[in-house]
Amino acid sequence: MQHIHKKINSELNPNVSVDCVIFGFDLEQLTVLLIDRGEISSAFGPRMALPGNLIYDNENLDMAANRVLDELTGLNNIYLEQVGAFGDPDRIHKESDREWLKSIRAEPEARVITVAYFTLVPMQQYKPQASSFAKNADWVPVNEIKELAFDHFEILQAAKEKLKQKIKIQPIGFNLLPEKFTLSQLHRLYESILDKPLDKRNFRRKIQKLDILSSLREKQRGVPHKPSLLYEFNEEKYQELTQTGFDNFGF
Amino acid sequence: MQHIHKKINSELNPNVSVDCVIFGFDLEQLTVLLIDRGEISSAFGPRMALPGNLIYDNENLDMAANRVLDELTGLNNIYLEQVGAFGDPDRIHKESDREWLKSIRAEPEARVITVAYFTLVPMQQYKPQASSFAKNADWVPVNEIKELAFDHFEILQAAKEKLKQKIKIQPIGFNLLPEKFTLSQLHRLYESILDKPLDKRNFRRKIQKLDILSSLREKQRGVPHKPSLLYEFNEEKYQELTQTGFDNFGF
DNA sequence: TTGGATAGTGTAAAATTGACACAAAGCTAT
DNA sequence: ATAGCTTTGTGTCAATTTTACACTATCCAA
Repeated sequence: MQHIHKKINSELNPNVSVDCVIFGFDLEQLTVLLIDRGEISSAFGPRMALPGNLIYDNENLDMAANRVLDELTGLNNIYLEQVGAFGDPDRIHKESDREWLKSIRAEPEARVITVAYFTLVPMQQYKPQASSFAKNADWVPVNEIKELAFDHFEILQAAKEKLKQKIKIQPIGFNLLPEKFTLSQLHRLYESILDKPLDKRNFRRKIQKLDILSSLREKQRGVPHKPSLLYEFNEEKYQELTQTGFDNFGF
Repeated sequence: MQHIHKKINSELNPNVSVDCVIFGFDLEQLTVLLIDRGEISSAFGPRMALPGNLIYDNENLDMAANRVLDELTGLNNIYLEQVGAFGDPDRIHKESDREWLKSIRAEPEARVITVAYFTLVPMQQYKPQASSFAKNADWVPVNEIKELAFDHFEILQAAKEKLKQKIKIQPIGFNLLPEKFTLSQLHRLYESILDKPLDKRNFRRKIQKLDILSSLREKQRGVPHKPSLLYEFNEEKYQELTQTGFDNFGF
């Protein structure tokens, strides 16, 4: 059986997969793009799972992660970072898991190592693809996720932690925002990633001092309150900053 | 041929290996335990490599890393942390690499993903084992390593960086020191991990303020200068510290 | 025009950082 | 025993950073 499988999908490596924690930000809270595995699986375990797939023998890990992301969202050239490798021998044990894996052409008997990635996508640009995957894809607020299929909940926790650490060192949060954004939105973003409240004035002072934002002479429109000034992230100024050995945002 | 291999070592997974960056500290500088692959390989590429091996199908990744470490040093219950997964399709390309892999029963043709770990061992307790591996193992100062076999140099860089980040958040450096140590030794350790000089008085002030060291009423003996007081790491006090949401040593 | 909602702003006290130099203690060689 | 070498151990001051905290301005909608 292993043999048959290998012949049919000779390019797929049956032992290694990638899973992606695709983060988004709806301007209110941090969200993750999850796959709904449908009714069939729900009797045995959580329906929702991280998007992922086996890797091909002719691609490296980063390429595989980008492929999964592209197939699902149509986005490429996206911020992407490895979280780590996961895999117990008994990682896959539920009947429902086996069924599900068969349906995506994975090898249900084999022991699978999965390499997890997290990516940051600007939700505004997200266009669901027509793949069978994407039809069942949903953004779910991180805080509402209590369980996931396989070991995906564990992977999600690790990804959140990695993101939290990373944002203290690099301003990667801008990848989650539209090109033009307000300081309040940035503030909310940091609060939801760091999972703690930040004083408004202190936050603004700290961000402004970094001098990596360009203020636009443009205001929000159509909001039922005082409109905010819009800003954009200034890549060049950030480069200058890092060239001076900067690696700590102090949050 | 793949078939034969699988039969002989049916427990080995031919696609996944672990490599360990085993850090030590000789009280002067940070070192790494490397394997000398011998004359045979030296004509084609670097002789030195990270210790590693394929994983068995019935162990998880952490267990495999611990096994490699134990086989080599006889140490277990050692601080161990995953660095990440590495693996391009063309990761193994040199003739010498293939020969070497055959000699350790690995599958030279297969595409191999390797999961890298770093570990911190107290060099004082290190006793080389009688394995064929350990006979050719050597501690090499990190700064003197300019190249390694396969993609191990890249892995080493990633491990150093991870260690650097981690020590800013947790006081894991104590795993590299003997039970009793001096502040100067701790100082040197931090300097070699962070790879930059730290002011002596400021360093001592900062460390002491954390209040995670127990001062012993005991002095160094046999040194040709003013003997230093000895300290030990206080696990309980560190636990208290972390319970208050502490996660930043500010280096 | 009024009310509701969020944007935007400053200051003072406390804590932390960074820069800096010299006396004390033990060993060694004479 | 003494002189000299080496490393330990210590304090202060200025500059910077952090924290805590409250009111006015602006726009929309009713």
